Amino acid sequence: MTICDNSSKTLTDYPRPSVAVDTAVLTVRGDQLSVLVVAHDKAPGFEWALPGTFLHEGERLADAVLRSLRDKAGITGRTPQQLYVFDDPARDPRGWVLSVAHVDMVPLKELERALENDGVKLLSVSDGVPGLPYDHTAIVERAMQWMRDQYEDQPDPGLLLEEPFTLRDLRMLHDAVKGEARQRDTFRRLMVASGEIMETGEMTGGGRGRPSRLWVRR
Amino acid sequence: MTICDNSSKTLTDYPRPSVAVDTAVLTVRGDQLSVLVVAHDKAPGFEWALPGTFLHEGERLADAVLRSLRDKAGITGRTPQQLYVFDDPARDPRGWVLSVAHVDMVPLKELERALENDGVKLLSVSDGVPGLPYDHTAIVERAMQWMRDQYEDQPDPGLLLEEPFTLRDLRMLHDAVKGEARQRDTFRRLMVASGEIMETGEMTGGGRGRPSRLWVRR
DNA sequence: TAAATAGTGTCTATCAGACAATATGGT
DNA sequence: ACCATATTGTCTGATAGACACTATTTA
Repeated sequence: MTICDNSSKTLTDYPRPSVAVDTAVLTVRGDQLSVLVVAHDKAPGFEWALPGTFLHEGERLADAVLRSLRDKAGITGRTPQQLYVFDDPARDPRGWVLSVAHVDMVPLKELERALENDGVKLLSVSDGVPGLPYDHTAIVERAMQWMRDQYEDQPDPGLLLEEPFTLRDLRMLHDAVKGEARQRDTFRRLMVASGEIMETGEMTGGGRGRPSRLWVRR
Repeated sequence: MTICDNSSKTLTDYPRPSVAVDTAVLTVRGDQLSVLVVAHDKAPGFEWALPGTFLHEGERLADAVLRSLRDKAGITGRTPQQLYVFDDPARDPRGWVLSVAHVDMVPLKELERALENDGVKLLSVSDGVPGLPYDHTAIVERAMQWMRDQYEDQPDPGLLLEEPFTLRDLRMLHDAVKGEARQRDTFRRLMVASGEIMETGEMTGGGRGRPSRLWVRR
C-alpha cells in the first residue's frame, strides 16, 4: 500500500495511464526486411516481443527508448523516431498502458554484437509479420510502411549500407525494403540524379562480371 | 488523501504521467490559414490556447479529443488525426503532462456556430504563430506542416471548399495553405489530371469576367 | 568463348512550367 | 470599348520507364 497525496493539484485527481515505449528496430539481412525482437516472458504464449519499457518519472520518451534498447537489446548510439501512440485500453492485459511506438533503421553490422545474445534475434517480416504480443504486430506493420515511405525517394535514408557500395547493393537493398524488384537502369539513373550519392573513383574487383563503380553517400 | 493499492501489480509501482490531448483545428478564412483557439485561464499571461483535455480512465485518445472539441469549442462530428507526442517534462508548469497533439482540417462553415461563442476564435497563422501557452506554438507549427504536406498532391484533402467550387476557389485555397501563389494554368491542369475533381456542367454567373466552370470532389 | 554483371544510348510517353492567345461576361 | 477573369493552345525542358546495345571481368 502506498499513500498518494492527491489533494494539492487537480492533475492528480484522477487516474493516469502507464505510458510505455516500444521500438521497431528495422534492418535488412540479405534480401529480407527484418525487425529486432527480444525474449519476453510477460505475455503468456509469446516468447518474443519488441523491446520496450515503461516511461520513468520525468523521463523523455526518447530517453526511455534509448534505455530499453540498451537494457533489452544491448543497442546504443541510436535516435529512433516517434511513430504512433497505440492507445487501446485493452491492448495490455496487465492494465491501462499507452504505448508510444518508435521506429529506427539500423545497419545489420551495428546489430551483430547485440544478436550474439540469446535473448535477441531478428524476425523476417518480408512475407508478413508473425504473431507478436499486445499490438506489436500492428506496430511493426506501421513501422514497415514508414520505412518504405522513407526509401521511396531517397537512396539510403537508414544508412543501412556499408560504404563504399555498388549500385547493385543499393538496388538489392531497395528491393528488400519494398518487397519487389526495380528496373536496373532506371533505378541507377534515379539514384544518381538524386544527388545523394557520390562516386569514389574506385571499382570493385574479384567478383564475377564487369567491375562496378563504388559509391558513398553524400 | 487517497489510498492507492499498489501492491498487486508492477504497473502501479512507479509514478505515471498525466496524459493530455491538444488539437490544432486548422481552417482557411479568406486567404488566411488559421487555427482555432479557446479562452484559457490556466497558464498566467496567456488568454488563448488550443482546445485540449486530460485523458480519462480507459478512454481512447480519439475520444478525449472529441470530448475536448465538444466541451471547449462546441465542435462535433470530426475525426482528428494523431500528430505527435510532446513530452518535455517541463512543458506544463502544473506537473508532468504528456500531450498527444492532434490535428484536423475543418471547413469554415462548420466552425461558424462555434465561433459565435466568445470563448472561441480563429487565429491567423499565415505569417507566423503568435504566442500560445505551453508548447502550443510548436504544435501549431507541426500541424501546419502536416496540412501543407496533405495539400501538396491532392485538390482538397480537408474538404474545406463548399461544393460546387471554381478552380479559382481551389487555387486560392492552395495559395492560402501554402502561403505562396501558384501559376493559374499549371494549377488547373494538375488538379484536373488528379482525377479527384469532377465538372458539374454548371457555370458561375454574376461575377466579373468570364463565367467559370463549377466542380465537385470525386 | 560463354556467362555474368555493369554501364550507356535512345525512344517514348508524360508532365510541369511558362507564355500567350482566345472567350465571355460586367461596367 | 475596356477590364477582369476563365479557359485553352502550345512550346520547352525534364523525367520515368522500357528495351537493347556495349563493356569488362571471371570461369
